[in-house]
Amino acid sequence: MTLLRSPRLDGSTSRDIPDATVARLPVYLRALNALAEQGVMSCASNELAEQAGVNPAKLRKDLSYLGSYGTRGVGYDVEYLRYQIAREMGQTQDWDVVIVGVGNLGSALSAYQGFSTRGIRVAALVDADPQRVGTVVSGITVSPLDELDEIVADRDISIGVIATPGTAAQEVAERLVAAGITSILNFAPALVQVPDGVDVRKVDLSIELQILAYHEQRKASADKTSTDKAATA
Amino acid sequence: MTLLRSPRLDGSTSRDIPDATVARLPVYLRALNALAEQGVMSCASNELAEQAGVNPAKLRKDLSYLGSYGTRGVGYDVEYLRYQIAREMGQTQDWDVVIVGVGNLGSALSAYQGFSTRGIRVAALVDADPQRVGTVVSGITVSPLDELDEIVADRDISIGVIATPGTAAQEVAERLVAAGITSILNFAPALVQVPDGVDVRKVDLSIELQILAYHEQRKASADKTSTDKAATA
DNA sequence: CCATGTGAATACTTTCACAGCC
DNA sequence: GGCTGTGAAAGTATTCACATGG
Repeated sequence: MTLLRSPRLDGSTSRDIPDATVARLPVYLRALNALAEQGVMSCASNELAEQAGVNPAKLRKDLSYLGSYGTRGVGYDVEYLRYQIAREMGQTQDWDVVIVGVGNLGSALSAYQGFSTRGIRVAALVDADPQRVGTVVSGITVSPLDELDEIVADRDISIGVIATPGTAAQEVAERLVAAGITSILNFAPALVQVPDGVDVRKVDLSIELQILAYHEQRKASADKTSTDKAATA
Repeated sequence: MTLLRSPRLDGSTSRDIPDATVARLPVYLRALNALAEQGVMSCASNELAEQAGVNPAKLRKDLSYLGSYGTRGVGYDVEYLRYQIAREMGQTQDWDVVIVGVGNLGSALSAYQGFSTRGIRVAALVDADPQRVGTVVSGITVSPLDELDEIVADRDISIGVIATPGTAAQEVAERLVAAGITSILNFAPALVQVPDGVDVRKVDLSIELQILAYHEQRKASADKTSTDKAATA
């Protein structure tokens, strides 16, 4: 009954894990780490789901894409499940990333405490500005953009972070791809075009606030129009 | 023909515009601004969709939730559409935000150039650390956490940003809510619990990288014929 | 004609509810 | 009994394809 849709015939277990699930696995990992720190050895889907802020059924469905790592009638072994998710996420190895753009945001990212415990290591900082090249940020000497190829090749880096102004984003993306990067996290307020096979994720700080502003506006206008209406929301 | 105007006619609190659409409207706004800067007065859904990096049908469907702002056989007037989306998003007014936590990330956010042009204004910075209080960051004097209530009330702020360590996030969220904040953007690597009626969005820098690492791992194991990575169970 | 706006079709996600196993 | 794992149902989102109207 095991369905195989993926064209990968390499023998590796390449179950198709839905994107929505992949995006939540790190949340479960964090929740499991929190439980482990509290000394909890085992937990039910309800508890873990609460820690993670999701519906228990969703949690179980998500975990079912990885395999059957729980025990019916009991729950999940915290450490065992933590390991299984970490393995599935590729966290049994460390991933080196290069950050391009060492302005305020790039500096903040390079100092971010949350990476190291999650298999992410900031391996290099790069900037186009000669003034910044050579300075030391979070213990790393900033390299010139021209050295990107060497850095990526030498350190076997496959993930790049764009923390430049929007205007530079596309060119930086192209240089990253040319250097061999195949995954990009883009913080610049601009779309970047990349060839097939390169993954891009985008984080846009002002878009997040704009979405909140939209909801604020709706709350405000709802208060105005319905002063006494408290029906099914 | 009768298009929905801004006040909801049927009791209001229900979802008019799908979340997925709301999340894309700021992207369309940015694309429209780019076109306007290039002097383009009018555009078809294809062109705008390309600028925005989405499928044209999706763009048209999204816009259809706002009303009929295009002209069949012609396209959209750039300036008119820009205004309509901005209005729907609440960008006809400026939204003041308070940032709590003036570490690397909070400082980077307060210096972020992209906010001002999108109706977002960093109105206040707050920190619990007495060493930071009184310092000036991006032209704003950092206030103590105790003054949050006054600041929020005085400046009529409804959006708060949490840029503290994860351990402080829940307490800060509670203080924000107590001060009257009804929308929170949480950058801390922790879940925060808030009462109903308060919106929280979460941006987790390391989760984004973990998702990319997952895809990298899959790419690597798909190429297993040539390369052999360690840590295969 | 032409591109919008939109029902209908498809794909994806979440939730329910219960069979199966401890 | 209790909780996992999972089909099936319900709910969203995306895409198609074409009628509609400038």
